[in-house]
Amino acid sequence: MTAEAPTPARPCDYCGHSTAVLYCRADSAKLCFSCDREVHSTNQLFSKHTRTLLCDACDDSPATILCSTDTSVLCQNCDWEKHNPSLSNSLHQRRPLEGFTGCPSVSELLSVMGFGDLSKKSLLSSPQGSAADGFLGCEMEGLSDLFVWDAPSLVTLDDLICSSAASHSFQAMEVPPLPKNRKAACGRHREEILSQLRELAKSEPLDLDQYVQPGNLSSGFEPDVEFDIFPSREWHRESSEPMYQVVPPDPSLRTYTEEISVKQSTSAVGETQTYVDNGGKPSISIKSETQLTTPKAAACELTSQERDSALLRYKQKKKTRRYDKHIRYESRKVRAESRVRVKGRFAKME
DNA sequence: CGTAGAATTTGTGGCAGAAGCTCAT
DNA sequence: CATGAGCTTCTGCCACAAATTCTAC
Repeated sequence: MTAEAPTPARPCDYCGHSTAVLYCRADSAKLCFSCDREVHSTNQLFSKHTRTLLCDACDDSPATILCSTDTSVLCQNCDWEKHNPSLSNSLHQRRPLEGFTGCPSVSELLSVMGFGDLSKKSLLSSPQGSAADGFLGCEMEGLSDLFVWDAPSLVTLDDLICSSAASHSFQAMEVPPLPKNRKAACGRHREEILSQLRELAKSEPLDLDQYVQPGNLSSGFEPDVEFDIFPSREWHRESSEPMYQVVPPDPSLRTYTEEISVKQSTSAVGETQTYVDNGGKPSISIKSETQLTTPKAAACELTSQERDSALLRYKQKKKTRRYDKHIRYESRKVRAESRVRVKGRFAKME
């Protein structure tokens, strides 16, 4: 494919002539793989930027959801528009997507993009379409399944406590449990992704030993330094009640005990969160009312869905978290700056 | 149910003073 | 270890326009 497209549908913000397939939130930039590597290999700070695929629908926002029914990746807004409960599409199989950080090799990128069954070697040697065909067919099973994007089993305290639907108009939709076939992770632009990865592979020395080293790849799922999170069933096996456990790092919290009952009118599911010192391991437990009253199998299923939903909210919040001062109303700022003051305090106009 | 008006709440920046921290004695 | 000086960081205060909520029709 040597014919040069005049203007790509979504041009790379850096080079301008390649098709952007990634989005870097930190830079607010749409990038192709080549420029992504160039930009984010500059120094360690840049390499920490989390990059995600670009939304297939709006081409303008980072994708957070993969719809395997449509084979497309969508940002939060587009996902809501396409899959909100009032539409028949709401039954589509979807799962959360996560970005990656660092400067992964082509082999690692292949794994991240869901081409885990493609080696870099085969990518280089295969004709243009075959790799994609292999991907589409999903013929190979086994190891590759280990290297697709996966959902981390963690939630954070603030997510679970303050993510009520009342605080914002957006309510995270239910995301069904991870499907068996999780290879399709790159949406509708897989051909372009493969093409760019192929070009990238040409400029990268072939190192078969390096092929698929998930441990080297930072996909944003590393244990969060802010929280130690343990799989709930490991801790509460004796009770066999589905729970999430979040262990806050602050020792001062360890004496703190509270019980919060959260009623969500939209979901009609009541949750009880309990912060207790659990045998030296302070933890937060969340129980659903339905889980307490329904058979265990059904409770497990519900928990899985809620877990994914909480997980999605957590990821979104983590990505959009801002530590700098945020001015909500510029007009008020302008007004405050021009206001009469006495020793720093606002004074009356007269 | 929709609209208009009233009532209430929110958010804004610079300063002073309190609180916390480091270091020398 | 206790104390004090010097420095840094945090917090509350102020007026009022804008935003939000409530109420009456």
